Amino acid sequence: MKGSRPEPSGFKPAPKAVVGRVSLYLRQLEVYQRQGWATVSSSQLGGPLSIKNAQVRKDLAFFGQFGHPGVGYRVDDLSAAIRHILGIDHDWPLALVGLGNLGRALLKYRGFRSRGFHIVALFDNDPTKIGGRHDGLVVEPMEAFGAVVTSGKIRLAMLAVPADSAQRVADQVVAAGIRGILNFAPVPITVPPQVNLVGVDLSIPLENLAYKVQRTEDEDSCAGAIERGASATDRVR
Amino acid sequence: MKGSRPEPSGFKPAPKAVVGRVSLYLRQLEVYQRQGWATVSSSQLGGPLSIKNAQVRKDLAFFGQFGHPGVGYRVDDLSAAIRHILGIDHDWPLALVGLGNLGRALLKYRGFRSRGFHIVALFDNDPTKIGGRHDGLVVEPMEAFGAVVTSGKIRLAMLAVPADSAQRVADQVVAAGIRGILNFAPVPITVPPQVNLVGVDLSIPLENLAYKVQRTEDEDSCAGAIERGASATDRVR
DNA sequence: TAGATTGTTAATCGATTAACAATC
DNA sequence: TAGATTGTTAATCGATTAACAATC
Repeated sequence: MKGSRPEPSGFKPAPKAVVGRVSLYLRQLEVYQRQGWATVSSSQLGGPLSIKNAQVRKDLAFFGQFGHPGVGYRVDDLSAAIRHILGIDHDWPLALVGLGNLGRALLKYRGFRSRGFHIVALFDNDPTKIGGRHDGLVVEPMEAFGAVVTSGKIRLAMLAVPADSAQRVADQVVAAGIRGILNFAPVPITVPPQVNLVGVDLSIPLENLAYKVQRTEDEDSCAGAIERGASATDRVR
Repeated sequence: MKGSRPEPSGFKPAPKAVVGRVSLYLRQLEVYQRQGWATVSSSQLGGPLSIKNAQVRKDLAFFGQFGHPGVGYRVDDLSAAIRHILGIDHDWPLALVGLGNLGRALLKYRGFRSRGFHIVALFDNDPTKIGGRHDGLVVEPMEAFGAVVTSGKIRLAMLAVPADSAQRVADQVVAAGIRGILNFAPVPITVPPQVNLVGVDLSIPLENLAYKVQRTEDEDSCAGAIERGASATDRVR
C-alpha cells in the first residue's frame, strides 16, 4: 500500500510556503467576492497581502492554469479551484481532544465550520468532564477514541490538552489510526512519519510580534547598535 | 526620529524564519530544563524539532556566541539568552479587543502568561459586554482605548473581533499609537508600516493539514497522478 | 487594434546543508 | 591526549523577482 514513493519524473511537490499563501489568496478572494468583483488581476490579489504579482501567478500556475490573459482570474472560479486544491471542497469531520478553555473556544469557533471543518466528537480524560455536553456533543473518555474515530470515519484530530499530557495523548490518537493532528499544546510532540502533524503554539506569533516591536524601537532610539554589539560588527577571527 | 533607516554596513537583520525557529528552540530547551539537563548539543536541540544541527548552530550564531566547543550549550544560559533576544526577559502588558468565545479563551490561556504576556485591559463595542468582569478586569468601550493604552504604557494589542469589524478596530487601535497587533480575525487587514502586524488565522493550519492528509492519501491510492493530471506532465507549449 | 494581463523562462536572491579547522 | 562539538566557510539548493512572448 505505501510502496516506494514513486515521484513520477516531472512532478514537483508543492512547497509548504506555496500552500500557505494559497490559503491567503482564498481569504482575499472571499473579500472580493463579498464586494461583488467578477475578476481580479494577480496584482489586485497579492497587493493587500503584500505579495508580488509574479509570486501570485507562479504559485497558482503550480496547480494548473486558472487565469485569462488580458482579463485576470474569475473570482468565483479561482475560489472554487483553490478549495478543491486544498481539499476543502468537502466536509472534514474532526475529533477534539481536551475541553479546557482553549478546547471549548475551538469548539465554538466559527472560522472552522465556514471552511468545512466540523467537530463531531469530543474527548477528555478528566472524569469530571466526561459525560458533559457541549453544543449537543457528549464528552467521551479517551478509551472510546479508537471506536468512535473508526465508526465516524474521522481522519483529523485537534489536540487542546495540557503540555504534560500532549505526547501521551498524541500516541493514543496515532494508535487509533488518525491521519492528521493539529496540536495546540505548547510543547513539541513527535509522531510517526505517516501521520501529518501541524503545531499551533499561540504564543509563538506573540513572541514574533514582541521581537519585531522591540527591534523597531531599538532602531528608532539608538539607530545602529542592535543587541549591544553582538552582531553589529563583522567578527574578525 | 524615524530618519533614514541607516543599516550600518555589516549588519544583517534576522530573517523571519530564524526568529520563528529560535522560539521553537526555547520550547525544546524548556523540555530539557524540566528533565534536568545541564547542557545540550545542537543535534539534541534540533532533533526533536526535525531541524538539522548545522541549522541550529547557524541560527544561534546569528545573535552571538552561546556554545562551548566540545561541550554544547548550557541549557539555562541559552534559555536566558534566547529570552533576551526575543525581548521576553521582561513582562509585556497587552490589550485584548473582543470578548467573544475566542477572546475569552485567549484571556484565560496560560501559555501567554508563562512567557511574560499579561492581558491588562479588555475592550469591546458591544454594549451588553461593556462593564462586564472577566478575571478581575472590566470590559471598557472602544472609546476609552486611547486613554487606557497611554496611561498603562501598553504597546501590544490582540484583536479577537468578527471579520467585518476587524479593519475598523485595527484603525482605531493604530490611531491610539499601539506598536504591535496580533490579529485573530479571519480576514486580512492593513496597517501603516510603522505598526507591526502578525496575523493568526486558526483555520490556515487546519487547511494545511487537510491538504497534507489529502495528498498522502492520493499518493497511497493512485500513486502518481496527483490532482488529475494538472501538474503530472510537463506542459509542452 | 491597443491595452492589459497571463504563464513561463531566466536571473537574482536567500536559505539550507555539508564540511572542517578551532576549541574544550 | 582522544573525543566531541562548536562557529564559520563554501557548496548546494530552493524560492523570489523581473522580464517578455503569447493571449484575450
